[in-house]
Amino acid sequence: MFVHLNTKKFVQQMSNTTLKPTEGEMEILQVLWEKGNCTVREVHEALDKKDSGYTTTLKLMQIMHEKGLVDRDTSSKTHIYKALVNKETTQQHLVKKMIDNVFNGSAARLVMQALGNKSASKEEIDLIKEYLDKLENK
Amino acid sequence: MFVHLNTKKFVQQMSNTTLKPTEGEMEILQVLWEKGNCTVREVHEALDKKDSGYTTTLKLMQIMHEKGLVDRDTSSKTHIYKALVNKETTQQHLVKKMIDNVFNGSAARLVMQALGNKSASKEEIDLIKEYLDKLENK
DNA sequence: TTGATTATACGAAAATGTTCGTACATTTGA
DNA sequence: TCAAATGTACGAACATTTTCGTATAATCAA
Repeated sequence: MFVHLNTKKFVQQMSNTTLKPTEGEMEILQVLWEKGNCTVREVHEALDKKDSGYTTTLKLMQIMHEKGLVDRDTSSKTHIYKALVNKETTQQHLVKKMIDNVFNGSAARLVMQALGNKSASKEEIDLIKEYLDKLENK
Repeated sequence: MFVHLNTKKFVQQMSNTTLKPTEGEMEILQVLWEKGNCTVREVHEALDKKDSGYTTTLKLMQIMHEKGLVDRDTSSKTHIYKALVNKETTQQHLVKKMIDNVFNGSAARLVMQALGNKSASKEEIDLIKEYLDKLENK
């Protein structure tokens, strides 16, 4: 049973597709994480993409369903989608990837780059300090 | 002069290609940033990719040259490559992109995700605190 | 009821990235 | 000297992602 799937190729593909959403897929996931259940139209409008059409978003979400990134309720004509992958797990995986691929394995360098150059506001920096203190007291 | 290049398409392409290197290109850039000037072979061996051949690395670096990501000295048979794009600028751009695309615009969330889940060591956390203090005293 | 609107499904093209085979030139060493 | 090794150039195949056109079904409103 399932023996034909138990290959290196398959394993690699699964980790790629479920753990590493594409850029377009991430945009959609963000909407779904934020809003919960959505129709395709809701997602499409939330994205506010003037450059691409409705069917593009639809197709993307259909592919995400094939990949197991989202679930959908097809009991009524207008399908309702929701994210199947966990937000934190997904983010964690992408961050880890970036640390390796862009910052040579150093989380600290990534953090400093994120904090520098006015990417982070005063409030955010305070948030981080708070977080660091919590980390320290463990 | 150059009028034929002054299009939306071109502008978009330039910012994409020079500011957003692909995954494979990033691996090569990391080697070049670290080692300075390199031959294709040096890069290829530094990458230690058992899964792809020498000509793949070569081709990739040739494409990077076309895109303006690297410069090269072709005065001798064995060409010498060096990074043309700035390390910090490139990292900054990719981080910004990830903050938008994965963390809904919040740098703080990215930072916490990077620091959590044992991606960061004790030493790194200390480094970051130091950095935050410096930021604060500005 | 019936035409306009709103959905999904799906194939196919376009764009991009990665990989390799092969041709050909230069260098090297026995 | 000349064969092996090493290098570049380049086209082509493949894989993946994004985009859209079109067919078709369901819903809605006048």
